[in-house]
Amino acid sequence: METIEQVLESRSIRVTAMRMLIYKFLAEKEVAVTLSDIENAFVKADRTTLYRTIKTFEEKAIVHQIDDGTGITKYALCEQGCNCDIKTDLHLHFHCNNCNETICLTDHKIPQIKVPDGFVSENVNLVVKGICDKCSG
Amino acid sequence: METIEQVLESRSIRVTAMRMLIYKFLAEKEVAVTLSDIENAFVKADRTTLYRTIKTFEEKAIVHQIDDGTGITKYALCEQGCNCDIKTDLHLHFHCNNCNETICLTDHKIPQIKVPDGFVSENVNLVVKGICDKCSG
DNA sequence: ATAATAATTGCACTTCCATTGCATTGGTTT
DNA sequence: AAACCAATGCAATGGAAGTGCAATTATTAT
Repeated sequence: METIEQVLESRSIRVTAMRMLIYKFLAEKEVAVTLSDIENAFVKADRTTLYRTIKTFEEKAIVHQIDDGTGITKYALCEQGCNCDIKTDLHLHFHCNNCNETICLTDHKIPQIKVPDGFVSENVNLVVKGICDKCSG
Repeated sequence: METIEQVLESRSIRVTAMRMLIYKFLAEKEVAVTLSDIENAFVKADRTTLYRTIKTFEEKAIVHQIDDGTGITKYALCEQGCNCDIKTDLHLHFHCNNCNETICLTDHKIPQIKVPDGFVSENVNLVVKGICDKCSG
């Protein structure tokens, strides 16, 4: 089991208290979070710091951005083996219309999508919307 | 061939000059447009009017909203037989990373996506990103 | 250890898009 | 023509994303 420090260092991200806390927060969440969510969890920290921390994590492929159609960008920790930095990596996310939460379905692969002649597919954003397991129960 | 008036009336949308112009603009565009695009095309009209017209069209299922991941909402006329009002209707859009345009690929159906037990799929948002036919040529 | 250097954080501000309240105009109906 | 309701225009707000700069903190070199 890797420690948070090791994760950060392995991606050449300097270890700071703030970054460790944010990483921990993301790791404990099982759903994707917005910047506001993080803001509310760390009221003492400045919004900009949180914003830039997430951006750093994103650049270093520790976190990936999710566009679930709500208009607000969400973020989630990349799973072990997630190649968010590679453009051809396929994400599948589920957005619950009831509780408004977005979940990474990492073990559900996206089928190959055919595009017309002349079009080159580089990336696919697939969001399934509906009712999640907690809300449908 | 239906006239614009007929289209609007059949959806119980009152026919006004503004609405006809906006409908015509959308019909002539082969790509999805942003509110700003419409704004630039109708400099004399107020932004709010354009915004509300689009919202009206959306409610009446004449136009559908597209979230292509650029962060800016885009709109496009629904095709003949498009059931945007029905939640189970599946959209497929292509966003060009080069020219930044978004195209509806209405004749490309989305394959059935499996979701885990307990999850109920109501809708799927699928955006393929890459290079469009014009830019790849 | 201390100075020099570089990265991180916090504050203030800006920009952009989406949205709403309210007054005014314009079209329908009786 | 009067009354009514919808559509339009103006002004303003809210929220999220992003940037510049100063202050702080950590790292490196002397």
